[in-house]
This record gives sequence, structure tokens and C-alpha cells, in this order.
Amino acid sequence: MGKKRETITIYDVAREAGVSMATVSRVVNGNPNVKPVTRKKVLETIRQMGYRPNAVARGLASKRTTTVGVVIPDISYAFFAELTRGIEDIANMYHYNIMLCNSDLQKDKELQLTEALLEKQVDGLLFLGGEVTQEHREIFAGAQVPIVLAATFDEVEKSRPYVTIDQVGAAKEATQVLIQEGHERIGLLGGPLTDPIIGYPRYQGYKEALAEEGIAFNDQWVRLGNYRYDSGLEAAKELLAMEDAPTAIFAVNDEMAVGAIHAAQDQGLKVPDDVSVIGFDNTPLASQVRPLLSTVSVPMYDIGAVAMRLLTKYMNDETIEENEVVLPHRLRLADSTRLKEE
Amino acid sequence: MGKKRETITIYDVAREAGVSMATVSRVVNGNPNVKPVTRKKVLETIRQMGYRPNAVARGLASKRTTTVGVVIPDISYAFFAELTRGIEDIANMYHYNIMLCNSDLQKDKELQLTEALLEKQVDGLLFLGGEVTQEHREIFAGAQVPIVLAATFDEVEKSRPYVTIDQVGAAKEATQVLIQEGHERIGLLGGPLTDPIIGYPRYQGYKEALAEEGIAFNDQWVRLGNYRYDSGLEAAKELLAMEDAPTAIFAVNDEMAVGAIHAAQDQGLKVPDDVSVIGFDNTPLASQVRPLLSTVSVPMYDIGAVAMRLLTKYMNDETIEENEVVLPHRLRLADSTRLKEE
DNA sequence: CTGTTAGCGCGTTCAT
DNA sequence: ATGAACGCGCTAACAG
Repeated sequence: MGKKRETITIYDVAREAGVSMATVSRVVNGNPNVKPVTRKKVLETIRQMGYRPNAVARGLASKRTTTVGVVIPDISYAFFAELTRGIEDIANMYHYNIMLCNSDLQKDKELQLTEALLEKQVDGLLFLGGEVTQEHREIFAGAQVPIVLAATFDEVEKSRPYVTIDQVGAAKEATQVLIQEGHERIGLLGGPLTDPIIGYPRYQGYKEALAEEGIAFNDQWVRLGNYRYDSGLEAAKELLAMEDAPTAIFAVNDEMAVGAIHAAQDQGLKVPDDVSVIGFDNTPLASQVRPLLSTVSVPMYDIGAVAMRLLTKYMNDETIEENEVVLPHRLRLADSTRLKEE
Repeated sequence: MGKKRETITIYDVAREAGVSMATVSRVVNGNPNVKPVTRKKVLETIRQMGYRPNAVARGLASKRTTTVGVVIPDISYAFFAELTRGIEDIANMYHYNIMLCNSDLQKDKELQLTEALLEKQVDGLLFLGGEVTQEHREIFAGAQVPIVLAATFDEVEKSRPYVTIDQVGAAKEATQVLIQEGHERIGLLGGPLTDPIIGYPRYQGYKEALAEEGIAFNDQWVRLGNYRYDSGLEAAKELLAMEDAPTAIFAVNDEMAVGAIHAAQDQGLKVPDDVSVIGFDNTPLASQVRPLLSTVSVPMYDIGAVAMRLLTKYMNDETIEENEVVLPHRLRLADSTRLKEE
């Protein structure tokens, strides 16, 4: 396993190349103040000796690790996976490495991971998706480095930079699609209402749409799940088995929406003829189902990319013109609803 | 953003608490050799001052970072996402942090990321999914820390520890399912044959199954994709439009298999009545389609968990009894094929 | 149980 | 253009 080889340091290289370690440091870091001949010689002995710079030592000396921490609820959700791609691409562009940590949306784990990341001296932190509580605020406040929120925001301390979308508005539009189709019995497959980032706002948007059209709100038609396929399948099954079953369903994310489609189909109902279904997020899954799922297209990649870009600005002390970014969403009407895109 | 506060060190805490920095270090690291009273006092001033240990300095001094690097092809593939969960859970258990890096299966990026992780002095490295070339071997050999392969292996330097499954055997079994159903015109949706980890072995298993049953191999029925849904959809569409279209399709992963199901359905064919489809991996998608996809259940989580556990053994210099692990797979027959589980 | 003292490997003045 | 020397914040002997 190639262990135990004595570590070779910048000092060894210096001695071997007949220069000082300062010079080696300069060539390693691309400092131009080195005579080309010297540089060449140093580079050569570096190669020969197989010298590998120690980023930890460098981090300690320079107080920069060129690493940013990312606290993410669950990478196995397509939504966050795609968001992460946006983060990564921008991070690469600016030569930062990423430390990705799954929090499972558990507050304790979020806090602990954030702490760990800060201890590791990341140059900045991206916090994704969860609720920002008072405890979060305290840790964030104690950080010496910039922190940007992505796909979430701080309801209290509004100054904390963030990148997200208009959850309420988007949910409202999705519901309106169903209303415009003529439905009056519209079910909701929601998330936990205690979730202030996704669950509650999208529920809110649903209610607002109904209220605006003077459609009575019926909490029998509201089922709360955990954003996963199975919970959508089960909840929709119940919904569709009701006496006065809804004729349309708004699921607050695509996984649950696809569950709803299958629940309908399993009961012999046709989508969208017998029941319309609309989802949210426009994850790949929306295009991997029959009928193709109508949904709200959320710029997942862009949320990540913009958040990361914003973070780099903070890390480089660039001037920030806008630190609260609400990215646009749009409807993506496909075959699980009857209305088509204009 | 809480920047620029002068960093408070272990030394500050020591002064404030009226002890030496060694003592502070001890309580921070849970060393039992500290009088409870002293410990309490130190803990108290740590809390008061909001001291946060610097993991970089610790890493330099102790030569351990309690961080392991993970090079992964693409976290947005369900397969690798699930595998990552296994890695994470075990890493948490042993109090390691994870540095996750996407390589996009690009060799250059793999090499560069591996280098970067080693420079950051990770205590160990997990390399997932890609081909191990000579260049990989050279970098791996130059590492001072253990490296374990997961969901791949080194064809040449067999001594490199790995955790994977029997790709050829599993692919063979999947194909045999279709043969046992009575099919003789069996299509393959494969991956790149230049991919020695997935694409080629699963193709190999397909061929072996046919050969064993004396069924003629017809390369017209072999289509190579990129493991993604769309490529499966397109390839299957072509396959099913042929004069002598196959009556069954083996897709080397679930995404392509679901694409195949939809290709069939889009052409008015019934699965499995008109055409049988079997996939590979048993990702969540296999359960999120109608009909439910028959597939090969691969212990993704376990591959990650076992690989990580193996790595911890190396990192702790435990004795290793088995460094080449082939985990069992099993068939998971559902509704996209006609044969049922016995 | 506690304190002192060396480094860990490198970046960074400040001279030269 | 190059080198000497200091210090980043902490752990790890070694004393006591």
C-alpha cells in the first residue's frame, strides 16, 4: 500500500536542488520572481523526487485552504444532486475544492457538520436546504468565513445571503394550472408543514391559489408525506379512494407526483383524463414517466452555481451588488395535465 | 458576515483558564489525564471565549486529518449516491469526515482529484467506479495512505484492495432469465465496451449466457448507450422498430431499462406481454415505474459500507483478513418479465 | 495530573 | 532573484 515512505518536504527539494526552500515555495506557487533556469531546475527535482506539497501545512501558514464546505440535506435526492453539480462547476472554475456533507435534514447533524467544516478551516460555507434556526444563527455568527444559503433562507436574520426561488408563487402557479383546467377538487401531496423551506411555502401557495379563485379549502384533500415516491404513492392511493376523491393532484415534488400517477394507474384511472397530476422541481424523473409529468421547472443547477459564485465573491472580498437572489422558475406543462404550454 | 474577528487559539484559552496549552489540548481531545475540576474550568472558558479548535493545525501536528477522500464518477447517478450513503454511515461511525469529489468519469479529472486529495493529507482514499489505468497506479503507488477501490478493481495490480460484485455472472443471470422465459431474440442495451468495469463485463455476461444456451449472437440487437435514460429510450426504440425486433431486452442498468419500457409502451407494446425487459442495479427507479422493473439487485449501500470499513482497517493498521471482496447480488424479479421469483 | 519544549511543512516578510 | 528566520496553531514526548 506504499505506506511509511518518509515524507519528502519542500526542504528536501531545496537541498537537492541547491536552492533555499523559499525559492522552492515560489516556484510551487507560481511566483514570477524566479529566474527561469532556477525554476526549471527546481521543477525537475520536484518531479524526480516525487514531491507532493502538503496542503495542510500550506493551509496553516497561509490561512487559506482553498476548500469550501457544503452542508446538504441528502445527496440522493435528485434535486440536491443537481444543485451540487452547479456548485461544483463553479468551484472548479475558481479552483476551490468541495467538502460535501449530508445532513439528512437532521438539525443536530447540520450543526455538527457545520462546526466540523469550520474547524477544518474551510474558506467559505454553503448551507443547503434546511431550516435556519437560532442555533444555526449562532454558529454562523461565530464563523470567520462567509456563509451563503442555497435553496433556503433565513426568515429572521434576512441579511444572511441566499439564493432560492419563490416557493409560494411557484406553488400557486402550479395549483392554478389545475384550476384553469376546470378542477375544483384538488388534492395536495405536501411535505411536513413544519418545514419552512419547502413544505410550508408550497402548501401556502396551494391555499392561496384556491382562495384567490374562491374554491373551498378541504383539508381532507391534503396529505403530508416525506417527499419520497412511496409516500406519494400511498397518500394518493388514499386520496383517490375517497368518496369525493379529488380530480386533480398537486404534489410538491416530482417523486411524490410520480407516485401519484402510479397510484392512479394502479386503480385503473387514466392520467390526465380521469385525474390530472402536477409536480414540482422538474427533476429527471419528470421525464422518465408515462405520461410525462407536468411540473414546475426549478433552476436547480443555477441555484447551486449562483450561490457558489456569490460565495467566491465574499471569499475574494469583491463588492457584492446583490446578496439575496430569487431565481425565476417556470411551468413545464407536459402530459399529466390537459392544459398545454401556450 | 462575522469576519476578521482575531482568531482565538488554544494558547488564549490556556492563559484565560490559568493552565498550560497542553492541558487545554488534553481536554479538547478527551484525554482522561485531567483533573475533573480543571477539565470543567477549561471547558467553561472554551465555551465563554467561543474557542474553535483549528483542525488544520491539528492535522499538521498530529499527521492525521480524520478525513478520507472519495473520488466518485457522478453523484447524480442513483447507483453512486446510494453507494455513498454506505460510505458515509461507516465513516461517521469511525468519526471520519468525507471529501467527496465528482470525476465525471474523466480520467484526467480522476487523477487530478486524487492528487488534490492526497495533497490535502487525507488519511485514506476511496476510488469508485472508474477504470484503473497505469497512471492511476502510479499515483496510487506514490500515496502514503491506504487506497481502496469500490465498485471497480484493478485488472493488473490485483493486490489493490477492492469491493465489488461479480459483474459478468450477474449479467449472465439476468440474460438467463429472459432465455428461460423462452426468448431467443434478446436485445442488449449496453454501456461503452471500452468501460472495463461495467460496460464490457455486462456485455460479456450477456454473450456468455447466449453461448451457453446455444443461442446465436446477433450484434444487430446490441446497442450501446451511456447508461442514461434517454440513451436507453432511443436505443430501444430502434431495436423495437426492427424487422426482426427482439422480444426481450436486457439493459445493463435500470435507467436504460426504464427507457426501454417506455420505448415499448410508446409504440403500443405491452411489457412484459409483448416484450420483456430486465435491468441491472435495483436503484429506486426500478420501483418507480409501471410495470415494476425486474432487475439485478446490487448491494450498493453495502459496497460502500464494506469498502469504507476496509479502509478504516487499513488506516488503523488492523490486520486484514480479506482485501478482495466480491459481494453477492441477486435477481429481483418483478413485473417487467414473466418469470416470477420461486 | 500538569507544564515545557520541540517540531509538523510551509508562506512570508525582510534583507541581501 | 534569492535566502534566513519566524510563526501559523496544535500535538506529542518528556519531565516533574
